[in-house]
Formats: sequence, structure tokens, C-alpha cells
Amino acid sequence: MGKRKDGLDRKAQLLEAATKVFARKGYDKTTVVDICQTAKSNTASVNYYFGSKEELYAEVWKAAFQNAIEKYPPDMGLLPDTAAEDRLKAFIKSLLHRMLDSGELGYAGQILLMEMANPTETIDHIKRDAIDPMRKRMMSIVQQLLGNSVCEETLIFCAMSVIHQCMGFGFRRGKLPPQLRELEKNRLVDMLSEHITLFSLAGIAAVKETTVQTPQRA
Amino acid sequence: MGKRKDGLDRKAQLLEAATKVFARKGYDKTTVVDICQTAKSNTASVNYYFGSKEELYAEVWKAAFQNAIEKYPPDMGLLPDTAAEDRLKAFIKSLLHRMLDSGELGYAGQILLMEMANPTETIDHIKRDAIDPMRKRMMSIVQQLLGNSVCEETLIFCAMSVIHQCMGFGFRRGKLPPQLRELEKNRLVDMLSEHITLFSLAGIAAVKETTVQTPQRA
Amino acid sequence: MGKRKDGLDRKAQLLEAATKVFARKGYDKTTVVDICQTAKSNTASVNYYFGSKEELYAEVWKAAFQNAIEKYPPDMGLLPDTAAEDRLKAFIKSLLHRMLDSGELGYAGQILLMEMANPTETIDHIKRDAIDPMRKRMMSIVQQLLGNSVCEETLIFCAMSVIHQCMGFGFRRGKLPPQLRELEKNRLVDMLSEHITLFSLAGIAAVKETTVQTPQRA
Amino acid sequence: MGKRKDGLDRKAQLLEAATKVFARKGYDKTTVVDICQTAKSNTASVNYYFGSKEELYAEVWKAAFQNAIEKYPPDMGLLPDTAAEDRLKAFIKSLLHRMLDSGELGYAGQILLMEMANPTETIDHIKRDAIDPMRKRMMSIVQQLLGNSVCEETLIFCAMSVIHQCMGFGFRRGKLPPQLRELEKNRLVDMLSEHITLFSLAGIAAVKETTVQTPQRA
DNA sequence: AATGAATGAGCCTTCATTCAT
DNA sequence: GATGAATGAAGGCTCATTCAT
Repeated sequence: MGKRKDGLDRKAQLLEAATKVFARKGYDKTTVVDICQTAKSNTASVNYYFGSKEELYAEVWKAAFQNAIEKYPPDMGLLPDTAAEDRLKAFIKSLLHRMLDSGELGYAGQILLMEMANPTETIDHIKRDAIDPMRKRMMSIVQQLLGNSVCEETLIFCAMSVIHQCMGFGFRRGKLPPQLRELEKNRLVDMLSEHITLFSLAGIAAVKETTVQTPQRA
Repeated sequence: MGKRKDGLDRKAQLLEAATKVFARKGYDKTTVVDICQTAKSNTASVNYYFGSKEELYAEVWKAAFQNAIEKYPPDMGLLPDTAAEDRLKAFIKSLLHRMLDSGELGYAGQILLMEMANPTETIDHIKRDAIDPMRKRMMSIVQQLLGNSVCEETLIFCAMSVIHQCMGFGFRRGKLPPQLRELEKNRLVDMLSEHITLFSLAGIAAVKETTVQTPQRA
Repeated sequence: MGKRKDGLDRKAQLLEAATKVFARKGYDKTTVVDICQTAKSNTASVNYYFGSKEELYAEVWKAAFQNAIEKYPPDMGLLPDTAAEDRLKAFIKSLLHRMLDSGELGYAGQILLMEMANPTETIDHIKRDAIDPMRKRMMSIVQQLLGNSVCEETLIFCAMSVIHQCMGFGFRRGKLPPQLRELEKNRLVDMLSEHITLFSLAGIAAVKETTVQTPQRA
Repeated sequence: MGKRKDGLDRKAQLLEAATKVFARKGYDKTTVVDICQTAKSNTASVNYYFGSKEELYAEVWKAAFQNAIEKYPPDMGLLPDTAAEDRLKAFIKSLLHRMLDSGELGYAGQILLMEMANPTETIDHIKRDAIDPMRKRMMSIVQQLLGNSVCEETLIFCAMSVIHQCMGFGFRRGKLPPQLRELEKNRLVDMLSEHITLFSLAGIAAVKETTVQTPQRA
């Protein structure tokens, strides 16, 4: 893990440092010297390796997201023919893990949220690349649960109900009530995914029941 | 007193301009000259009327929130003894209205979200003043629906499930799928509140059923 | 002492406030709103009554100096035919009084010193008007003590030796050693004038003796 | 290291420029662009090299004083066992030199005076470091001349009489009477130190004689 | 290739002064 | 005459970026 002359390691070092600092301070409040100092590198290195602060940010975002996806794949390793209920739970769990993770290069959750509220135009496509597949997967799970007779809006609404429940907790880590805040992360994720799954399955079922009788909304 | 030659209240004008710009760009990317130009005022006016950029921001936040609350009170005018189901629906509707509103001085949703992801220390107390009552109200509604035998975590989880579903849509206005994006706001709020209420009542009921049998979680 | 509508009192009020603030903070660090607030007047009054901050400063200087001269005339009320030794002592005492005074409108000392080190071009002539007569008087006293046979340089040197001794203490009020700092002003002036007179009379005598034998210097 | 393409040390250049400008205009009236233009540098360089205007000022003060002390050491190279009279003269001469010097980085006198009348809190300790030793030295010389039987006030008074005589001329360089103003600096210092030494030795002797009979004052 | 030095553009803020009443 | 509101000019400072090596 020593610095190599070829500059490869140096770049990775910068990326790591940038991820940490961006996640903590947000894009604007982060300065490039801040990043460079954290990476124990020189002031010019951000521009040298990444072209600009903004491009570095895009890179960070991409890496952070990929990393999170790899670490916590949306299906949590389940086989594709698993029951929809289990796949939903796996999905919820993986999303929560990503949102609440804060280990080495695991700031995807924070950065994601930051971006949602305070979008940086440059990286729109990255977000799309990262989020669209996730939403599609979610929608296919929901579809399985709802059956084929529902319209697309219903699908979207249900998918969003689930996703938003998960993402909401990404914001509030640290602002959770004391008894939850102090829980170890894995325990917290377990509890939350238990709750959200239970809550959402019932919600989806209710929607299904209601919609079935009026298949054509719109 | 406080009126200009052209009959416009300069301070109010600045507040409006600031609200718009802050909501669009966030605190850091907004410059005071930006605000002043938008308000067709001079560069010194922000400091003259508000003391500093930061104080203006606090003022904006406060005003935006008050405005939103006044326009869409959390109980939507219901009597306190209304059935919990109806109060829940009213709550959801009012919150959605606030999140999706974007008219005159109605950027509360955007600003709120921006703050959640990219907190500005200065206005913490304002946020607390604004959000805590809302959460309490939500929790009392949920409590009525769940009954008294549930533990606090359960209460919190359910309350958050509801709130997060609503807030999630604040992010995504304009990024909604085309068929929803083009809906008139009131129509969209109606559909969403219908969905979230249905979904959540079922979710809460399921949680109640499950929890009743194991009243002590922890 | 009530405010009159004719504006006369208001002007005096401003002058007094300005004197106090200028003496405490110096020209640059003083702001006109500072002065106006101290005078319980409006922001525009300095410019209205005096034209500009700078002109007010000149006015302050003039008033302060006149005031000091009136309160502590250089001859301390002695008859012109008093012995030169006594006139010297009176001169020293009056100068010290002016330097160490800090009562109502009595900041002449502070302002004088401030000006000496940090000259404000505008008021040069005022200073000349105020100081030249003083120097002349001092020189006439010294001349009497030295006799007529000394050259002008000697005269000047001696006069300055006396004046500088007095003025030096204007700087250091408050930075004097503790045992002196706590003395009541009149007591301090008495001690200092005693010392400076004794010291200077001997000094002048020595100069006289030395010079007499070499009447033509350089 | 620290050299520019044109071979000049930018930091030293700024220090020199700042010294000159500060000495001429005082702290407040000096602007950093003024300094930077004088140093033919860019607007950001003051902050780059010194952190802030204030820190630059402290640096200037320190340098100016050290420089003056090195150039004109208080003992003018005399052996410590030299007669007190000669040491007094050397002290006076060195102090006068410093006050009247105005060559390369030799504005110590001006800056010193400016500080005395218009103190800048930041550099209090620097002043103390610079002035206290000087005062102590002066007092030890005076003590030798007065003998051991005098009280501390007497010591202080005499020391101040000497110091103030010297410093007084720092103010008035250029405002001296014509015949003195045009003298070459070394000649002027010679004349003044001759005078002040003569004057002060006599003054001190007189004080000694008077005090000896009333050793305990106050 | 890689870096420390240096910079210019721009930001927030202050304040003497002016203006409309 | 007198004032509160309003402003333009300028100041110190930050920081992403460029330059010379």
C-alpha cells in the first residue's frame, strides 16, 4: 500500500480522501487543498489527476456508488427465482445497508442524498446510470407482488413508497432517537428492514386489493 | 415606513428573491449579488436589511416554513376528534402540498430537503421548531391507530414510514415519470395522498397485528 | 441642556460625542454611525452639520485644543513678570494637565498624540495655530533662563527637551507602572511637574554653562 | 527555495513594501492592494505569504525593530564596564539613530511612534519584547548614576525623562526648524545626543542631590 | 511526470455619503 | 431644517486553477 511512482496509487488515494471529505462537508464546503492534505498530496494533484474539482466529484460519485452496489448488491445474492417477498426484503436490506454504511469508501448513501437535494448538473448521467436499474429492479419485484393487472402509476407509487422509506433513514442517521442511534449498524439495518418489509408488504397488498377492482385508473 | 418610492417593500422583495435563489442553488452556490440582482437592488442591501447572508438565510427558512404551514396546516382544518384515519390522510395531504408547492414564497419543500442533506448549523433551532411539532403530531396519530400497547420504536418506525413516503416526493418533482410530471399539482397531491394513505394504513395495521403479540421488542 | 430645534445643541452634542470616540478609537477606527449613536442623533447628521467626517475631525481637534488651553492656560494664571523658574514650572504643569486630562471634552492630549504619530493632512494648520504659540512661549521662558548669548539651536533643543518630557507621559498613562497608574490625576501631575521642573532646570543650567564658553557653535 | 524567476524574494519584497507603506500611512489607511502594488505583486500575495494584513503588520513591526536594534545596538558596542556617563550617551545616540533612521527597512521609529499613539492590540507582546529590555537597560544606567538609595519612582522618572527626550524627536523629523532639518542625519544625531546627554546628566545629578536627603518618597 | 509557488476572479462585508421626504 | 432609507465604492480574504520547474 505504499505510494508508487507510477501515480496509480496516488490517484486512488486522492479519490478516497475526496470521498471522505465530500461526504462530510458537501461539495461546496470542501476545498481542494482540504482533499489534498487529507491525501497527503500536493495542491496541484487534484487538477493534475482529475482535471478539476468537479470532475473529481463525478469520479467520486461513480466510484462510491459502484462500490456500494458491489458490497451490497440489490438482490443480496438471492437466486432470481426466489419468492418476491424475499426479494423485496433483500432489496430493502441492501438499500438500507448502502444508506447507513459509513465505512471505507462507503459514503454512497450520504453522497446520494446530498446530490438529490443539491444536484450538481455535471453528474446527472451517472446518477441515472446508478439509479435507473435500481428502480427497474424494484418495479419488477413490486409487479410480481401486485400482479399484471395494475397500471404503471400504481407500480411507480408502490415502488417509491418502498424506496422512500429506506432512503429517509439515510438522512436521519445521527438524528435518530437515542435508543436507535446507539445501535450497531447491522442490528439497526435488521430492525429497519424487518419493519419496512412488513409495512410495505401490507401496503402493497392493500393497494393490490383496491386496484384489482378498478383496474383502469387514469 | 419601509416602503420605497416605487411602492414596493424592498425587504420583502429581497426575501422573495433570496427564497427563490436559495431554493434553486442552495446556500453555498448562492451569492448575495445574485440575490440582489434578482431583487433589482444594490449589492449592499442584503447586509443592510438582514445583517448578513447567513441571517437572511435563516429568515428565508423561517418565512418559507411558516408560510407553508399556514397555507397547508397539518390537520387541514379537521376537528381534533375526527377519526384517526382521516387525520392521517389530512396530515399526508398537507405535507405533500408543502413538499410539492412551488408558488409564491412556497419553496419550503426544496429548502427543507436541501437543509436535510446539507445542513447549515446556524438554523438548527429553526428546523427543530418547525419539525418537532410535526413529528409529534404524526406520532400521536399513529399511536391512535396502533393502540397503546406498542413500544416507542414501533411508533417511531411507523411515523417515519409515513413521513418519508411523503418527503420522498419532494425530491423528485420534475423527475417524476412523464405521465405524472405533467399532472396539475392538486391532482397529483390527491393521487399521491390517496396512495400513501391506503398504503400506510395497511402497513400500520400489519405492524399492529404483529406487534400486539410481542409487545416487548428490544 | 435639552435638545433645541435650532440645531445648535445638536451640533455641540455631536462634537462632544465625536471627541470622545475619536480620542478612544482614533480617526480610522471611528465610524460616523458610532458618533451619531453616541450623540443619539441620526446617521446623516455628521454630514449635515459638518460636511464630512474629516471636517468634523478638524472641528473636534480645534475645539479640544482650545478647550484644553482655556482650562489649563500655559502660564497657569501667573503674572508675566514672575520668575522664569516659576513660569517654567507653570508651563510644565499646564502641559501635563492637558496631556493627562480625560474629563468632559478634555481629550486634547490623546488627540494631539494621535495626530503627531498619525497625521491627518487636513488639519495641519490647526495644529500649527495651536502649537506654535506654545512653542514660542516655551522658548521665551528658556531664553530667559539661558540668557541672550545662546544661539537658536540651543534654545530649540532645550525647549524641546522640556516639551518632550511632558508629552511623553501623555502616551503612557495607563501603561505607567502600577504604583503611579493608580494615583489620582492631580497628584500625578504634581509629582511629574516637580520632577520635570527640577530635571529641566538643571539641564538648562548645564547647557547654559557649557554654551556660554563656546557661544558660536557650528 | 523562495526565489522567484526574477531572482527576487517575493516575501522579502512584500515585507519591505509593507514597512514603507505602513510607516507612511499607518495601519488603517494602508490597504493590501497598496502594499501589493508597491511590491509589484498580486493582490492575494499578502494573504498567501503572511496569512492576513494583521499578521503582516506584526511581521513588519518585528523586522523593523530587530533591524533597528541590530543596526544601532543600545550600547553602541561599548564594554559593559564603561562609565555610566558614556553608556548613557551611547544609549541616547543609538535611540536617536533608530528614531531618525529612515533608510532601507529602517522605519522602526515611525512605526514605534505610530503604535504608541494608536495601539494595535495584536502586537502587544512584540512591543513588550522590544521595549522592556530597552527600558530595563536605561534604568540600570540611571541607577548607576543615581546610586542605590533612590526609590523606584525616581528611577522611572529619570529614565523616562531621557527616553522621552529622544523619542520626541522621532515625531518631529521634517517638522524641525529649517536649519536643523537640512542637516545630514549623522550630524543631527551627534548634536542631539550631545545636547540630551548634557541636559540629562545634569538633570539626573540634580534629582540625585534632591532625593538623597529624602530617600523615602511617598 | 509531478509539484510547490503563485495568481486572478470573485465573495461577503463595511461605511461615508446621498437622496427623498 | 432634519432624517431614515438606501447605496456605491472599496476593503480583506478565499480558493480553484495555472505556471515554472
